[in-house]
This record gives sequence, structure tokens and C-alpha cells, in this order.
Amino acid sequence: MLSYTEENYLKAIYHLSGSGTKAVLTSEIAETMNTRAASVTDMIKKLSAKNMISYEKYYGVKITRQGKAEALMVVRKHRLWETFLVQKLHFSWDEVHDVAEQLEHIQSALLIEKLDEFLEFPTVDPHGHPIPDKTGKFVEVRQIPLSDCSGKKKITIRAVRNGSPSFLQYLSKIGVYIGATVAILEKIEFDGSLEIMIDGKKKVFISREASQNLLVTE
Amino acid sequence: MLSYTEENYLKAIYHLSGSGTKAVLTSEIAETMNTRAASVTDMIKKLSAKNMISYEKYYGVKITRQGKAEALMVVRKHRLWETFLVQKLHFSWDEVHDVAEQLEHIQSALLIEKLDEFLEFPTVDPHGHPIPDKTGKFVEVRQIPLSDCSGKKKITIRAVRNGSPSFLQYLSKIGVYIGATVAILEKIEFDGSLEIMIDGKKKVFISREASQNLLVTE
DNA sequence: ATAAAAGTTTAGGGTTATCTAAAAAATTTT
DNA sequence: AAAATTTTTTAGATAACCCTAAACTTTTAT
Ligand SMILES: [Mn+2]
Ligand SMILES: [Mn+2]
Ligand SMILES: [Mn+2]
Ligand SMILES: [Mn+2]
Repeated sequence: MLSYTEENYLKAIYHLSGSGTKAVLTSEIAETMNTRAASVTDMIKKLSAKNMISYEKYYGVKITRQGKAEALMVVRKHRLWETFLVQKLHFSWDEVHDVAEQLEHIQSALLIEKLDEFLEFPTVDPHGHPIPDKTGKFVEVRQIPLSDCSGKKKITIRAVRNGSPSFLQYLSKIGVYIGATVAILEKIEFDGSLEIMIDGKKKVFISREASQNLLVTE
Repeated sequence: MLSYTEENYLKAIYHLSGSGTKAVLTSEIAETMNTRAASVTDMIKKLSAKNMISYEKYYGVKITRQGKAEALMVVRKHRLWETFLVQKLHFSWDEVHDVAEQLEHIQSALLIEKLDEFLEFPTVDPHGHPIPDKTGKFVEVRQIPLSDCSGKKKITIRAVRNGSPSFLQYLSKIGVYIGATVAILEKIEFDGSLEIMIDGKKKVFISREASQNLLVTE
């Protein structure tokens, strides 16, 4: 059984490790958790003692199989709650993250199973991120940043890489949403910005930075 | 801003004080919170410093206007979540309390307003308890224990006084629910138990203890 | 009216999660 | 290869919440 704080650290480590593929440094954890390195070292020892991570002094941590499973359950809860907030309570996609940060720590296996069923077993959250099933599995669709796309193929917006409220609000404002169809009309040499057509009816320019934060399939 | 623990203490004090009408003793709080009197004294000082309660050493605490308002918001959240769990996620009424104990501490005014709307502004929770509105007001219906009823009037079950899972499961088993109509067929002198008719079709005997924990209107 | 009992507070600690400052180790620069 | 810099760990504190044991106050019983 993990505490609220331990769950948050473990989730951060999971994300920073690229779903458990690489080691994570103390300073990276401190950065994302908004804490000091000394606090991270303390927590690392606790998570290590609980076999959630393996820890080599001065060389960062690796998440264990067990730690990954726990992290995935927190991610599952976070994304199911975000889906609930948008689909049932009509939150906008920029309002849900902070509330889900709290809701993801509610302890009740029954609750999360019933919520999943109520939402009809969604596979992605409002930001296009995959929702792990109760065994921790999820479908991984190969997605690439819009900035890496070329030509005039038909492109579908699948997910946002950065979920900050300001980016999400901006996307809503210009008419970009998960599932939208876009075509690249022109790539501006000067600054890497793109002129795109959204759903075949709206032309807009978006910055390179914005295009790097939109994940798409061609 | 109150902590998770402060909210729980304040809610307990509110309930123990009879909605703020009488003083509450340290020992009573310790009893319901499953803590020691010494811990209660510590918390009393904190809540007192935050003007949630007024405190006279050795003579217990009284909840302030502000404290009552805060407590009512926690009660509102608790009961709205219980209603959600039963009506939308199809929990049974004996499964919701522990989960609601966690959910009641989620901090988001928007969430609770949207949840209220989603549930179509319910006035009572699954146990028949009134749900305060966003200003803290709720309808108080005069209810009496079934054990205090006499004669063969038409009686409606309005609420349970004791919400323990075992009592609720027992009620479901014998067919008693909020809104059910009952009639008293006979009061057994020997032990105060009652023979009742539920919804005009099912006769059962219930103990005095059970009848004292059913609140009804005649 | 006193003594005993019951209830409450204070004193002194323990745990978790955080911090700053100092020490230690690794990495980068010269 | 040293020196300088960066990163990490350790040491020592603090705040919130809880505990036991002892001291103090109120209530009850004799
Ligand atoms: Mn999120
Ligand atoms: Mn998301
Ligand atoms: Mn309840
Ligand atoms: Mn209830």
C-alpha cells in the first residue's frame, strides 16, 4: 500500500522513465515534483524499500515490474477520471487535470471498475492518452508529432504531448481537437511554422512549438 | 483552507453537536474519530485557532458559524458522492460510505457544482439524509423512529439512523428501502419487536433495535 | 466534605514528508 | 591529471498528526 505522496512520485518516475525503459535521475524527479533533491533521495529510499524501484546511489532509479504495475493503476485512474469529467460532467479538456490529480488517489477497486463500465471502457482519455485496462495493458498506436509530417496526406490528430491548460485552450480556440483531420498546406521555412487546413474547412497557421506538441497518425 | 484531517474532525464535531446546537466533549470526539483524547485536544486547538470552533478548556467545544458552514460543505460533498455512486455507478447503499469518506475531501468547487447538476440536484442521499445545497441549506422533514409509531397509520420509511453496512444489507434482505410504505401489525410486548407489513405485501418481524434505527413519517 | 473516579490537558516522542546547509561523489573543463 | 563545477547524499530541522504517560480538573461516590 502506497501513500498519496508515494503514488505521485512513482507516477512521475514512470513517466520520466519513458514507461519504464530508462533510468531516471534525482534531479529530474525533483524538477517535475517541485521538490528538492534531498527530499527526492528520501523518497527514493522509501520506494526502494517497498521494491517499487531499484536504486543505485548517484546513478538514478529504475522502476521495477511491481512499481510499473502500481504506476499504471494510478495512470489508469487519472485518465478514467478525466474521461468522466469531460464526458459526463461536461468539463472542458483544459479543466480536468488538476481535479484528476486528486481523484487518482481514491482507493477503491470497485469504484474504478464501475467507473470504467459506466464510461463504457474507454481506451483513450480526453487528451488522446491511452487508458490502461485493469491488467495494465493498453493499445499503443504509433504517433508522430505533426511537425514531423510531410506532404499533403490525410492526417488525424490523436493526442497532445503537452497538456497545459493554455495550450489546450488555444487548440480549442483554433478548432483543433482529438480526432480532427488536418492537412499541411505549407511549411514556412523561416520559423518552421505550418499552415494547416482543419477538417477541410478552416485554414490556420500554427507555430513549430505547437506542431511539435500535437501527436498524429498519417 | 482545512486539511483532510481537519475536515474530518470538523464534520464529526458538527454531527456530534446535533447540527451545531450543543457542546461536544473531547471524549466523544475521540470515540467517533478512533483517536485518543490527547490527539483531540491538539486538533481542538488547531480548529479553534482557525475559528472553526470555540473552545473552553475542560468543557468541550462549540462549532462556530464558519465551522458549521465548512462542515456542511463536507456533508454536501459526502452525500452527493454517495448519491452518484448509487444512482450512476450502481453501488448498493451499503457500499458507498467508505468511498464517500475519501471523495468528500476532493477540492474543487466546479466539480461539486457539476456533479450536483449531473444528479439533477438531489435533496436526499441513498440513506435518506438531506443534502445541503451550495449555500448550506437543506429541507428538514420531521422524522420519527419507527419504534415511536403507533396504530395502523400509513407509514413511509424516510431515512436510516444507523448506516452500517450490516444494517443496510439486512434491510435490503427483508425488503425495506427509502420510500417503502409500512404498517405496524403488532407490537410484541415482550421485547418491543414489531410485526410490520412492507408495501402491503410482505410481513416481517423486526427487532426494537432495528425499528429505532428507521426514521419514518406518518 | 473528602476521597475516588472519570475526563482532559500537558509533556515528551514517533512517523511522514518537507526543507536548508554541508559533505561527498561524479562529471566537465582546463 | 587536476581543478572546477554539478549532482547527489547526509545531517539536522520543522510541521502535521498521532501516540503513551503523567499531571491536572471536574464529577461522582462515600
Ligand atoms: Mn492529466
Ligand atoms: Mn490526460
Ligand atoms: Mn455516508
Ligand atoms: Mn449517507
